[in-house]
Amino acid sequence: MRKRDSEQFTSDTILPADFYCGGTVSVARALIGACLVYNSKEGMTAGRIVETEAYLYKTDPASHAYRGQTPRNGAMFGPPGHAYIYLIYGMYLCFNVVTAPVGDGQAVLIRALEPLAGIELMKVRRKTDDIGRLCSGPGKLVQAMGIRREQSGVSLIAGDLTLHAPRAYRGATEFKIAVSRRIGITAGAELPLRFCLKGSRYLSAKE
DNA sequence: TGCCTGATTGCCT
DNA sequence: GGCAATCAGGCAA
Repeated sequence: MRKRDSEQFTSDTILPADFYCGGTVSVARALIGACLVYNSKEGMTAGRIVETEAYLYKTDPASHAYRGQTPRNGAMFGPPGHAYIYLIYGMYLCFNVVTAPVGDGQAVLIRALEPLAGIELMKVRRKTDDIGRLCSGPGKLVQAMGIRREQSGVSLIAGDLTLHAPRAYRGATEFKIAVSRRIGITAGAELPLRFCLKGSRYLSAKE
């Protein structure tokens, strides 16, 4: 193995606020390969982002922001680089990153991770030993990372939940990305707003 | 392997 | 009152 898990991610690899201001679709694409890290009380977990979806505002009927700001989606209108977390189907949480100025309401849904660190803890939280099923879906990765609903609105730049710049993958720093339609929606389903790390075995569905 | 269904809760119409 | 950016398990083939 490498260093201790906790030494692999440092404050100088954290993606800066500027990163989230480059346009939602671009950010969704650029987040492929980035690493989500959470230092929880139970321990540290981390995963490489292998699947994202962009959710826009006025032009996008699938977006929670489409009908304006409400108590539920309030965090989606917060500052870029902050978390937007919501309950779906009464039992699962989905984790998003805000990618537009305050009041705009755009975000990127993180749909799948490749587990990198804290895998034993993920197994316990997910109640499975199958690494391919630890983080291969938006509800699953929230469970595996131990992310809680109260974290909606927190900064991902300073805090115990952070996003880090893409690192080398099998010796390469470039990522081949597959683009497709978003999953689990009906309105706006035809738009090519889903991004996957090509060839990854940790996706929520095939490319 | 793949389709189908139940679980479960807050928020919007 | 209905439904939602989901998931696991059951059953058929």
